[in-house]
Amino acid sequence: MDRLNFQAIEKKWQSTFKTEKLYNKKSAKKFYCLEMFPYPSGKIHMGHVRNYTIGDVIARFKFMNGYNVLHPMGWDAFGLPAENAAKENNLHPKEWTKKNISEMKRQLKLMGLSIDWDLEVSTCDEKYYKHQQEIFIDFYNKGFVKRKENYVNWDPKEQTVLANEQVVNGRGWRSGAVVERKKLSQWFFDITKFSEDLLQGLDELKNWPEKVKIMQKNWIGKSTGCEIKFNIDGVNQNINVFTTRPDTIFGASFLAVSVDHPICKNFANDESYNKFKNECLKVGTTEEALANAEKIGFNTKLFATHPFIKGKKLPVYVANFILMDYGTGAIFGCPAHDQRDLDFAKKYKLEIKEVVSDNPSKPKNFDKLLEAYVGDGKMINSDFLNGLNVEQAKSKIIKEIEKLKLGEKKITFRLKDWGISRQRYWGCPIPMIHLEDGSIVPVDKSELPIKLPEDIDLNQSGNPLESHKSWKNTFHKKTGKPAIRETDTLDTFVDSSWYFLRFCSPEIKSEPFDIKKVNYWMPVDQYIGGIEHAILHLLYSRFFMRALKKNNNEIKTNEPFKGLFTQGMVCHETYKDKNGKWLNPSEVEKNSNGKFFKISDKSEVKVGPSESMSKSKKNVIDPENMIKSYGADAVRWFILSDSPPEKDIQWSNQGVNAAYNFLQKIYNLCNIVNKKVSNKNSFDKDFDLKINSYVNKITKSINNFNLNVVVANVYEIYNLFNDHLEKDISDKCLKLNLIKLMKILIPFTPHIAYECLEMLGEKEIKNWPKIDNSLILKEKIKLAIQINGKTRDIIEIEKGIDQITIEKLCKKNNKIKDKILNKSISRIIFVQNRIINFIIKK
RNA sequence: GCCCUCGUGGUGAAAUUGGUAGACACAAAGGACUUAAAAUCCUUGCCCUUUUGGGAGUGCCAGUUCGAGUCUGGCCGAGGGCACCA
Repeated sequence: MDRLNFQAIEKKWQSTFKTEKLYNKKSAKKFYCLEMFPYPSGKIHMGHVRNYTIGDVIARFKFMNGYNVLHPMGWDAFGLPAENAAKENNLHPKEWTKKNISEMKRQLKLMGLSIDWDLEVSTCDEKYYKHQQEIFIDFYNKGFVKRKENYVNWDPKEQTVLANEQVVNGRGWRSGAVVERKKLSQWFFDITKFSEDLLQGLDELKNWPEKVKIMQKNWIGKSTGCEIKFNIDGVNQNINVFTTRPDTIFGASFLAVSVDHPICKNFANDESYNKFKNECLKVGTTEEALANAEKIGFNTKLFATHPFIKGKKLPVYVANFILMDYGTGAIFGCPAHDQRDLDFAKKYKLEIKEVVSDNPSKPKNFDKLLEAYVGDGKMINSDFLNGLNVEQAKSKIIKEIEKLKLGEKKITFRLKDWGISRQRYWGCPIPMIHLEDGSIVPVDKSELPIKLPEDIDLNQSGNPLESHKSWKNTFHKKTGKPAIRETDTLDTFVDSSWYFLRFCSPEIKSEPFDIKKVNYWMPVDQYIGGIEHAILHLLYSRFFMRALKKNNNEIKTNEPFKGLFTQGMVCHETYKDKNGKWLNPSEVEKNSNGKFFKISDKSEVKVGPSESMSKSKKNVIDPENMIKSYGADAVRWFILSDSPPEKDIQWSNQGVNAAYNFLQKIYNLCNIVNKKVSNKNSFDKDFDLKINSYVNKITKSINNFNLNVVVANVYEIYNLFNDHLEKDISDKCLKLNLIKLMKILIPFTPHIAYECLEMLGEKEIKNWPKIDNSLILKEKIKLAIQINGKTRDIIEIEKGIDQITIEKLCKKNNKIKDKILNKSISRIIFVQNRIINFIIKK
């Protein structure tokens, strides 16, 4: 038996991958296959292996099917870890990043990916961020950039500002430090200008997971309602309320405002109010914290005038469940038809009036009911709205409100502007300067790039750019007057919002991208990455594409990513020693009883549930070690088998070992078939038919991302070969079909596939095996024979046989004939190529 | 609390979209080969029956249907998202 020497094979074929690319330049069909580029953290992890293997399968498959394929890779190279590493190791962020990039690039090459490295882009490269600065200035000139003084989320550990989206449960999403509120002048992208368009655009994205679209939709959070102005007795102030249920206005029994509402300034010196405010702050602002929190309010003793019910006064409360940054920070409460309002009204013994009913003849007693009624129904107790349904009532009351100039129809979005300022060094400098008169202007484009200074001191706290005097102090080109550079750098999400455009023409120096090439390659046909980017990165990129298009109407693309696939995580069991310390799988061994123990001292190990690989739990497997032990093809093969790509996968050494064994078997099979001589051919037709059927199935499966099913089908093909080796089948037939199998394997396990094809003497290795549709028609199918819906036999027949012929077959069938002959058959259900079902009266 | 997704053998999972449930693989048990081990190959895998065969069965309970893992309603459980969104 020839041993598979995967090291030699992989080295041999990787040298050809260097120059071989996936371009079919004459092809009319293009395919842009993109995987989310990695952050150069130092080494690749299994998540990368899974992501890039899936991408490589798609890219190679599309190429073999005649597409002109763009398959680039780059580095999301700015970001805080570089600064942290610099402090720890006394290594400049640039050096640290460069080192990591070259290491990870070397590792990625070991995987045998079909990446065109000539297109490599790194966001920390001034050749890249120069253009980002240009884009920033364009956006500024278009009015898409704003400067706002605002409360920001200040991460005390990272000494930087976080976007709202980057705060998780009141903590920094990276550092985990408790976020403080701080007021700073910040740069913002006006993403809210595009709220409606970003929402509408989701409908076009047919090849996106429904889940991601729903998440984005909820994030944008459009709600239609109206604003209503309430006069407040005794003070010279109004309260403007936003509601999505103006139809329930006649059921209003109170007003509630946020603790941050301007009207609360009246109580700034009120001791009991301040006590209440502190109570509210204690609960926090996260949904989780508030979910179980009791609804509490502060009675202002103020009264608002009901706009439609003469003489009716509504008490005004400050309530902990009203947020200032949504709507107007004030609501009217209609307890019968809103759960929170009902809870609140019960606590403070406020009126509860039913105004919408699904059964008007039976009034409900909400004092006793626990749940508010939020469904549709007929309006009652509502003056001129009575008898209408909810939708009709809404439009009628809005018209009335507008007529009386009490307010107007309004659409509110939940989406907030994107804060892009970061007070840190390792990011793209914002190309703005502050003049002595206080104005802030862009630098002249001819001065770009504004390079990051390299001589910085990272050991002091805060932003090193702030203290770099020679960099900070500059001149205004137009007037020659002294100026100070903006020391904030851009959020790294900006870097990744347009890298896919740069990949289309990374060589171009004069502009961010060559529009002709962008218009050819864009949109990305298949984008592949983790679900963790479902909202932020994808939404920001969608915003960028729109803003760029507004800036340059030659750009044709609106949506950057036509197809999106989000792969699941790679998981592994977790291990703890007797002291509760996490252990790496390499420190643990399984004995013959199936128990785990620590290798170093033979002590017993507690096995925890399988969780996504993370450094903190030490349940990580190093991809390079795996590649060294089993080969890149086995690692790729295993990570694609077992679980559907969108679901989490359990890494197991048994699994990768099985993959390795299978590839050895494939290699042996090629050796055997290659040497075999046989002219007997009685099984040839049947064999051709079956292989053709598999090629057809597999082609469909790849297009549907059912890659685990492809793996299973390949095992079946192998078993089929094994079964037929000793049968009367010609060596020619075996060889031709084996070549087909090897071609199928190219996208999955490219090294061994090419090696075997070379062994078999196949020269034509660029095309996917052809599917013969005439053979598909001749395929045999299995038809189930049922009696009263229960399967009694399965027969193998040719496709397309009609009912009468099948009935005849059944009457001759030993297992069936006794059950149907001389019985009163009341009905026969026949589905061609599937089943025949005899219904027999008892 | 709201939104989304998902419940199939010991395990990871298939199932032509309403038509053979458990393909394929891992693990296990038994066997073959071998002096032995490794490797390889074969068999088994719920209940009844000696076999042929029959029955139950896709979280639970109903329903629709000739036929339900798939559709409908109601429970139960797990995972994910969330900014109380008025």
